[in-house]
Amino acid sequence: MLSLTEENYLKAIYHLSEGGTKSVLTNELAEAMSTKAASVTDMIKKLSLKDVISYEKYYGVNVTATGKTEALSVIRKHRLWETFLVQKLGFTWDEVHEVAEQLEHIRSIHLIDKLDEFLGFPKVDPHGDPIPDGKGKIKAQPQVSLDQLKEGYQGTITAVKDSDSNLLKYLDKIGAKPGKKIKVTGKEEYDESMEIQIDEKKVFISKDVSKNILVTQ
Amino acid sequence: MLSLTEENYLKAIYHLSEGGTKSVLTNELAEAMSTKAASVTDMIKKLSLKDVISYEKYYGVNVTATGKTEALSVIRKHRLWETFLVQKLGFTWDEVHEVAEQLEHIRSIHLIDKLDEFLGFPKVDPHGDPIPDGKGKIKAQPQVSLDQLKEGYQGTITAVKDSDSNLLKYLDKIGAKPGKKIKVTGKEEYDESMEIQIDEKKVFISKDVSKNILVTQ
DNA sequence: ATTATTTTTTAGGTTAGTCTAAATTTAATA
DNA sequence: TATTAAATTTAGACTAACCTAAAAAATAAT
Repeated sequence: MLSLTEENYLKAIYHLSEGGTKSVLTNELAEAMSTKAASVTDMIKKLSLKDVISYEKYYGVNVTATGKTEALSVIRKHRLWETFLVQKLGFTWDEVHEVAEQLEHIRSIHLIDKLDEFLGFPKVDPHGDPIPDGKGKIKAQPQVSLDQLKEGYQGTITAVKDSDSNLLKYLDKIGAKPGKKIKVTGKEEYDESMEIQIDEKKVFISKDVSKNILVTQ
Repeated sequence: MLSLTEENYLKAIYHLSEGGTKSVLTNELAEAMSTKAASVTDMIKKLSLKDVISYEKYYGVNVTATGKTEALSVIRKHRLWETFLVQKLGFTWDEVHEVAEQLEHIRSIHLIDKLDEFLGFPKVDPHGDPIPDGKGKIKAQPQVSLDQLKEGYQGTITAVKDSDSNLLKYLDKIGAKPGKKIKVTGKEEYDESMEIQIDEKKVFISKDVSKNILVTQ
């Protein structure tokens, strides 16, 4: 069984590996965990002994099948709790993350299944990210980042990549919530900024912002 | 700020001291925490440095005013979560304790206040124990243990002292839930067992059981 | 009141997770 | 290709929370 800290490392590795598709380097993991490379080396040795990652010295780590299941279980809990906080307790979109980081480590399958039921078996969390089911399966949603959309095209916001609180507040202000339709009404090729339309309102956003918004078409 | 372990020690001390009214000895605390006396000595030194308990070598510990506030804050969280688990997620009475032991350590005042509101500001938890308010005040309920009731007298169950799962299951089976009225229909003085009536049903219980049931008259 | 027993504390050691500083390996550059 | 730079690992040390075994203090018993 994984400790709280091990769970956090594994989750970070899973995310950095983009769902287990690429390997993760020591330094990027250290950065993500706000810790030092030496500490990361210690930890990945432990995780590798527990067979949730595979590790080749100097060449980074990869998530194993077991590790992927474990990571998705933590992610499932995180996203169900976020949904609970927003839907039932009236948290705003940008307040949930920190608390969900703690709640995701509560150990009880019974609890999480009951919570799932209480929430009506939601498919996505308040950020629009898909919630894995009890067996670790995710309903795949083909999605692209907004900056890839051409002028005139539209999509529905499904998620926001970055969980930076300032970005979330900004998006909230311009009405860019998951579920909302976005239309690209103009595009400047030289800096890749764009004008978008949400509801009836038109807003100008830079590529820094648009690349963090995910949409389905 | 207290660590998770420190919070657990403090809570145990608070309970063993019966709300801060008597001092707690090293060995009883070791017993309660399922640990060794030496470990307890280490910990009470730490807690005493943090001013949540006062400690005199060889003569046990006492909860300070600060410590009482801290302990009540943890107890508030525990009891609100237990209420949530039973009322909203449909946990049975005897399933809640273990999970609430984990949930009580989640750090967020915002969360616990919102939860309180969501539950409709309950005054007691599913075991009938009073829930402290945000300032650590408890609405005092004068209560006695059932074994002190004389034949012919009756009371309303408010709480169960022991949280032993087998006891809780047994009480559930005979219908002895908080809120239920109990009448003492017979009493054997030599072993202090008694016959009680819950609803229309009569049951025989030993002193071991009756001393764990708290009632208000 | 001296001895025996129980309780508590001290001393020294372990593991998890972290750190700094030094050593090693890989990658980049001249 | 030899050298420099960057990334990674090792070595050794720290704190929190635990342990066992031995020492010390308080309590009980003769």
